Amino acid sequence: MPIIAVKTLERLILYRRQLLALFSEGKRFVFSHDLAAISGSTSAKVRRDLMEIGYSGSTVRGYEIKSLIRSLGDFIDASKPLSVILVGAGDLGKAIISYFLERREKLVIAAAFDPDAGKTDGLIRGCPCFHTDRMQSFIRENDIQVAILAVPAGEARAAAAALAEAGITGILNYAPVRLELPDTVYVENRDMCMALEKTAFYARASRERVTMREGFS
Amino acid sequence: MPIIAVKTLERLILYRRQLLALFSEGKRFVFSHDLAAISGSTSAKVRRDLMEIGYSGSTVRGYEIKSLIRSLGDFIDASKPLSVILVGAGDLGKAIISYFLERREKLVIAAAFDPDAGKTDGLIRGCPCFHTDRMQSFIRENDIQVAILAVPAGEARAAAAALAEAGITGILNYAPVRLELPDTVYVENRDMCMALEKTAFYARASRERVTMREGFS
DNA sequence: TATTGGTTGTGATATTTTTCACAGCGCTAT
DNA sequence: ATAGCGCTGTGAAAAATATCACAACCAATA
Repeated sequence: MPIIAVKTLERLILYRRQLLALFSEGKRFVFSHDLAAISGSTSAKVRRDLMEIGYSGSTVRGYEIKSLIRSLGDFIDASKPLSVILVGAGDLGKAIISYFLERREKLVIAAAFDPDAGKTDGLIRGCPCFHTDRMQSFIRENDIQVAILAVPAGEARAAAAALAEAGITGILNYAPVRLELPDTVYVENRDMCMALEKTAFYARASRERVTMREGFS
Repeated sequence: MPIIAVKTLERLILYRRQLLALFSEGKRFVFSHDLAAISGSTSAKVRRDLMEIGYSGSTVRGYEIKSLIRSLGDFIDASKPLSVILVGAGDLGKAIISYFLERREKLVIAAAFDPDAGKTDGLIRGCPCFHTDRMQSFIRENDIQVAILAVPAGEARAAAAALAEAGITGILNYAPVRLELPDTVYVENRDMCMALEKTAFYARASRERVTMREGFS
């Protein structure tokens, strides 16, 4: 497994998305500055990032989109498609399922789990949903590595502990709770509250900047 | 408006949440290393971060939680409670509404907007929901600065443009689309797909690390 | 064939962020 | 008193990340 900066990885993922869009528009080659522009990056960063994964372009035509997408995939994805599970089938859980059903990535939601008996053992938005009791055995039987945690804050810690115990190595956590898990488990926190507070902060900063600018003119 | 590193701001927001939890448990003082432990940070970072906002603790008792929460609030929040709007009332929109109804922050979702006539002009999870046609006038009349964008990918760009035109200065974007807007608008992207790919990548790295370790033993 | 123009890949440099490490402080205990 | 302890605040060093800037390249054109 290569060592890579977190920020670089995020950008690589983004580049791939933008490249897929370009490719479906019929584009075949792209220059670093174009890719930078549509990804909110800079050309130097793009070139460095691609250097990290050992990809080379041509000085004349730039990067060949198709092969670059492949190289990015080789780097980012596992060799086999990856099954993930979803824990929590409330509004957010449903949103996540719908979101990933549309997409044809190498990532598939294999099943959802929810403690609410009313929802269980059925299909939610086309995804099989079981009672939480079955979660650990499902993980073990299907060798699941990654889980999306979309349960209420109060249930998050217990659910995460169960996931870790069953052998999960990555959790995408939407609950506004800090999970304390052994460092064999990678946790990515996506807290809406934090995101909104951050946005509000910068919105304020942005407005003040504009106001100030007007003051000078 | 103070200049502050993005990462520092994120940590400050996190500290506040953890401090609120500690306070409600009855704790009154906290040391930098305790706050670090529950926030996934380090004591040196905590001290630096609090230095940034000019907060001082005592060498003997540490930081007084109550006053620190207040200082953090003064720094992070606007002086008045902030109204935000939600664009898109699908599964994700509903999840966001429920999520923020529970919370008693200085951030309130004033209204939701959706182009689907069937859902509109009613209450969704207790939040008033109107037709998208009314969005721009609502923003102007209520001086809304911040919007949460939770529409399908195909609609995101148009919606964002409308928001920017109406004077929004901050967008929390859940659509998997790069928004191109004037730099007077701050955009915070929260792309689920990217988050999941990232988690999967590190889950794989984590598993390989463990496997390797076992190989040595 | 020579020149031009626009790009890549990458050393070198600059900037940002984190960590180290310790002086100085105030309480406690002797 | 005063010695000792464990903390904070912060200069200074280190590490991580981003930017600069340019040699090398190659197609197109003269």
